[in-house]
Amino acid sequence: MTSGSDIAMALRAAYLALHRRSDAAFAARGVTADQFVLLATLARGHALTQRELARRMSSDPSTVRAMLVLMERQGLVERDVHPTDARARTVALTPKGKRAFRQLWAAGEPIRQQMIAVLDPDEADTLARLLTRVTAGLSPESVPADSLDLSHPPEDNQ
Amino acid sequence: MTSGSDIAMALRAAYLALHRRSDAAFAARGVTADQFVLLATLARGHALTQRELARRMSSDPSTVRAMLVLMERQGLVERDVHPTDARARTVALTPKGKRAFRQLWAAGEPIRQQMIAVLDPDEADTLARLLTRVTAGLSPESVPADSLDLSHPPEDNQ
DNA sequence: TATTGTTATACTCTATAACTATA
DNA sequence: TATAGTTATAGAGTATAACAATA
Repeated sequence: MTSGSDIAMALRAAYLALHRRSDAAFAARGVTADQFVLLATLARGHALTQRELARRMSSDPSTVRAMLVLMERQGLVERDVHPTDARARTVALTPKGKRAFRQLWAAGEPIRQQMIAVLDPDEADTLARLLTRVTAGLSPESVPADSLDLSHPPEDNQ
Repeated sequence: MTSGSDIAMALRAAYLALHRRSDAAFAARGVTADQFVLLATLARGHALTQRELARRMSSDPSTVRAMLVLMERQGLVERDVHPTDARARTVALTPKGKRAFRQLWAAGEPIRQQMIAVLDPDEADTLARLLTRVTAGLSPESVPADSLDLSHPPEDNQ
């Protein structure tokens, strides 16, 4: 029987494995796994505000800003004033950023391949669906029906 | 149809949601989500070497050492020389660490509840199984059959 | 020779709080 | 009043490489 703790640890192991493989694959080009996610998010829908960018990449506006400062210095992204909202700034890939992203996408392909190779197409669907549901379940808004805590930590099996 | 990229982003979203909720739940007690994982790993099987501890928590010996230094300062863990291997050190929870862990476990229970609440028992099993398989697939050893990269980044849907 | 752990070092990511400017 | 972003600040986690001690 699978506990919440089991899910949590399995999730952690999978994510960190992915993150390490990605960092290693992108390091030669001076880009981190998280920066790749930012680039990929911009490539899918650019001219995003920083806030929207943060939301789409499951990050934080303040974190994203720190990343953008670094990546702007590398010439990968550029920020402009928003056309209709003078408070906001839009973020987009520069031509160099687009080229870099295409190369990084290729560099990451073996990783995505390895990940998908161990899953049937319907299993991949299932995994994505369950992960999405878990994410939604973890959102701070979705408060659970009050539940008495009768559980205890797992035994010490020294 | 679910791509490797979809899985990667879903994994990221779920893990970061879990991590943030955990950090928030434990912050009042001055412990981070990652430190909680370390404590939980020790509680399950203490007197681990630092290396084994790092392996079980999907981390790195050097990272674990940095964490242990911080946590030793808080009096949560203690390190002793290994009984049979003079190179190694064993790590264990102190009495204070055990108490802290029990409280943290309770503090994290609502999060685990919320996560498990959105899944049927068989779905939880499936999720854990698929995540484990993905993790194994991502291990650097498991090299994929050579695959030609015919893919291209997702279209810009501005 | 290989392995465990330490040390030094550096950098990214993370996030809060106070602030400015604009909606 | 609420929102977008900036700034200052702080800290955690991450990891590599050189090293010492031991297996």
